[in-house]
Amino acid sequence: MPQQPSPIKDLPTQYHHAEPQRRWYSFWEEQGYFHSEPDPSRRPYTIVIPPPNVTGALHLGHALNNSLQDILIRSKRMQGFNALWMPGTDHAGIATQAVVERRLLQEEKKSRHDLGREKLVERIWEWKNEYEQRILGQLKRMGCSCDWQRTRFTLDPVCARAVRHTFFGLFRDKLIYRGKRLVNWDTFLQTAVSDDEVYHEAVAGHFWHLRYPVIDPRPGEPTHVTIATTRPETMLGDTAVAVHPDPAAALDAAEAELTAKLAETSDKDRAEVERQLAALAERRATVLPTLIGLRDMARAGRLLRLPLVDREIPLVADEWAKPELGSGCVKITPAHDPNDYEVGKRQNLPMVNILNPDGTLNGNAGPYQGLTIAKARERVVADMEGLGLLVEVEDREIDLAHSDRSKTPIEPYLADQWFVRMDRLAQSAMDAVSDGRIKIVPSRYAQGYLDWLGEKRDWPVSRQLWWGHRIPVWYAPTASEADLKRAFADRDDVVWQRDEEGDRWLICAQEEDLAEDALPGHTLIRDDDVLDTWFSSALWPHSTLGWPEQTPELKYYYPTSVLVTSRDIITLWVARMVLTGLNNVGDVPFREVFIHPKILDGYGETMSKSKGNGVDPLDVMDKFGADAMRFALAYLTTETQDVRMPVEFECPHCGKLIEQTKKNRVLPRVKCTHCGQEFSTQWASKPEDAALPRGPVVSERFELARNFCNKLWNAARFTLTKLDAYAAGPVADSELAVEDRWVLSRLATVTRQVTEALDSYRFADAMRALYEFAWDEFCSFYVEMVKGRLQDPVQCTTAERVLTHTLDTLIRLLHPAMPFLTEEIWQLLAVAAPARGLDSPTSAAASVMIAPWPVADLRRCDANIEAQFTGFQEVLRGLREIRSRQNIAPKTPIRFAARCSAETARLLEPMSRYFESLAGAQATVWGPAAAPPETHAHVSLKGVELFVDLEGLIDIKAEIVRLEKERDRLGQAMAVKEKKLSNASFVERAPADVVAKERSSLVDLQTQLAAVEATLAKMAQRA
RNA sequence: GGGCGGCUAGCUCAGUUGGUUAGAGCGCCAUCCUCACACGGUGGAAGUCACAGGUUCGAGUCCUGUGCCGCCCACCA
Repeated sequence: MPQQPSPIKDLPTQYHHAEPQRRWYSFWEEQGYFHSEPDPSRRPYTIVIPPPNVTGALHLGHALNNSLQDILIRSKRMQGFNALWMPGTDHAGIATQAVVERRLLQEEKKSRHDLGREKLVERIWEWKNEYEQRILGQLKRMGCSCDWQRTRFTLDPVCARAVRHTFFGLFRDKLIYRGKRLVNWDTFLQTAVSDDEVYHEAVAGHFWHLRYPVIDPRPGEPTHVTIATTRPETMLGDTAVAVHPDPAAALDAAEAELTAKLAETSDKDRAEVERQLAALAERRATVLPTLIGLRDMARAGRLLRLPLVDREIPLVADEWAKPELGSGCVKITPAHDPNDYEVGKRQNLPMVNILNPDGTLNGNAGPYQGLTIAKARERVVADMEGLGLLVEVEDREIDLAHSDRSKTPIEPYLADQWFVRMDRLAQSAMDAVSDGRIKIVPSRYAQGYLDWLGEKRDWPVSRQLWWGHRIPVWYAPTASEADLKRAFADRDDVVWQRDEEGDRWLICAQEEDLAEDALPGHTLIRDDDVLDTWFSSALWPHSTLGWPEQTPELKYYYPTSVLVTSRDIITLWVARMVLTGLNNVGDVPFREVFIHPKILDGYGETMSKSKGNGVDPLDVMDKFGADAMRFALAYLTTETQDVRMPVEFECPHCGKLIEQTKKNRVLPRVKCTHCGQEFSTQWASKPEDAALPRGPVVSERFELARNFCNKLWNAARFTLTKLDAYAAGPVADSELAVEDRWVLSRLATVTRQVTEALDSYRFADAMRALYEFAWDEFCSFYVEMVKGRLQDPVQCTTAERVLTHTLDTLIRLLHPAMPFLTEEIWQLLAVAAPARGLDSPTSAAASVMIAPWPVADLRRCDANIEAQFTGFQEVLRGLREIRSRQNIAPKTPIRFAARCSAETARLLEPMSRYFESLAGAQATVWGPAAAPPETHAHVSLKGVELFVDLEGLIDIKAEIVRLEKERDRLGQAMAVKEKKLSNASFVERAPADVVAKERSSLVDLQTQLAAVEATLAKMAQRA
């Protein structure tokens, strides 16, 4: 057994989280509770962690993601499943390399080329080792019950083998190919990036209108063609100018569309559409004839002269040119624009690449060679102006593509890349969701998944990086197929394909690298590129289980039970896991996908370190404890998209919270608004700032959960102090007091609610049910009511047993969300009450972690007792209200009469002693005949009129004011009901029970009003 | 341009299939250090449920439209 906490008598009145967290986490690890082995006699429950990037530390989003997974894993483990939570981290190719490269540049003023491939990769491994440890440590501090023995890394040998086999299989099946394509080029990192790694940002720019001369214009023909562009330097790569093949028809189509729109447009927007229609008519008159002329010239094969580089380019007819826009003509730069690229392919145009990988212009740019894009733009514009070919410059806002990683503008760039063919794979992944083999929760996210996959765009998987899985392909530029057959005929782990664009053989090796001299007479050269990070992440659910080996783990744990993630990687990651899983293993990777909310700051902005509004889970855990953090996050996990979390600085001097504003969140030092002292923030760089104590960024949204932890702690502490003479034993129903039956009824309901909520990922519902039961029912009522019996030598035995059992069950239900606190209480309880339970007590498990999940004992659900309690609680509230509004000290006893039906009296009279203990109020009489004392305060409740004897206590004025208010309120309520009941159609059409309910509640209101008026009359006499 | 989510008390959010007088936490006011808990107890004030129509005996809840906030996808010579 681990070191025991303090003796029960010395337990502090506040729960201190730090020490139990350390103590119990190592206890669980030592006991091997986190470890799972395949066991066909038990049902598996498996989750693979979304592997955090080794780029940096975990943020609050990770905390949420992993809290939810641990809640699921821990509850399923308690439910008897063989639960495996597979942990690990992701090498995050481009992100990690970018971080390390940036640091290299800052600290040593070196580029990756100064260091070389091998050295750089070494540096990144060092970084990885450091951050991986940090990340895993954070997960442990959170209490995550991962099977650490199985920890994987996307670049480790097991995962690498899966990557090689996957690539090999796709290559062999012709689902992977190499080709020249226009890609998003990051000129800073000098790699292609996928569309998903690109974001758009509006920047101020210009729209330049340029003229290209027509070669040998015939009479009647224009001498120039006008085009417009936001990127004038790309004209150096132009290989055509396009005009629509049937401009008149295109204008007709545009007009028809606008007319259709006009029909269904509201009056407000009509003017705008009408304006557009007028503009269109104008164009028909002015521009259309020119366009028709140009179209005819294009058909005749007429040429233009591309200025500056003096190249002849054709005028082509292509539908990409929209006659309703600009001049109606468009320049075509196939090598540097995605749309132009398509036009180029359609029209068989040459593709002139004018860029070097570093973003400078190459030899194709003629005199502009060597310039950066920005410089070239200036020069091109100036030179065109010099030639009199610049018509106009407009200011314009441009949505410019940026690389997510380097934050530099993306250039469309023609490069050789590897692609995965998506048609068949994407379809298989779509089918899995459409036919229900995979269920996405909430279901609305399925649409985006299907839409994205439906595009079936090939997946560019090569990256010109050094950190990642290197593509297992070798080139043999001089070899013939006969050479290949000779060398590899007896090897089924080598396959080859013709690379049409490169005019050479591509050789793929399944597992072992090919040596340079593996092909006699030729030197093999390996592809330099590495694979997109998502390629290895896509394999995560099966690679971590040992695929391609048919391991017992793969057979037992796959498909996994659920994937828990956030919505931004549904396409990037979830979809790709599905298609590789189906392709490699032949089955879906998980049965369900749960998409949880995103956490935003108080302004609705995403949290990030670069904004200064990021909350570090470690700071939250330091201040509030891991349990409070986990509970709070789960409590916030509703079905909505986002969760707002106002963020505060915590003053290190006085401990108070200071609201974080957009202003102060970027300051290096902040002055506390409470104590006036200053503290430093993450921006502190100057020594005088850094020397100040650091003020962590936290959020008061965790206070609710922290307070809840404390409440539970104290409820447990109370229970423990009452168990000196505890003896386990069966409890007969006949021994149960009213409050016992009530709390057991509620407990059964809550057990059922929590179990169902967790099963359907309604985390917030589960947490709310637990919070409300624990605080409002168990603590506020049950514990208060049982106090008396605990002091009675006869009644205490049953009371202790029920109290202990209820706490025990509650603790088990709370354990998945609050592992540390519940274990601390569980172990304390083990000392005071080692055997627990009602029907047949058994000795408790060695840890709450492995204790069985409570089963709702529906026999104990008792609607009558719950109704009785509702009445009781109402009377109690009424008595307390009178005490409060009459300003009667809590210790001053009061007496009251309760006028009610005989039936109600039968229910409530037996509870008289609780009115004494909980409200210091003694009942004098119950029933229909109860008469108000001479001087009394009155409160009317549903079915009960309370009269509190106030002889010598009353504050008449206060009472009159209160009663008048009450009279008005009742009057209004009655008016509403009377109106409703006098409405014939309501009485006729509403269900009979609803009408009956309305009638009886009107009677109640009448009774109440009569009593209020009677009291009021009496008061008026005395006033 | 297409799609998704949100708009309920000062703040952050619940509100199940339409059905009594719309709830919680924080904050606020009053009061109490009552022998588990002041990270607590008790009581209180505070809401034309974004707006406009409609369906219905009855709408925070269903339908249509509008506005604002946020997100995603596509496109922008």
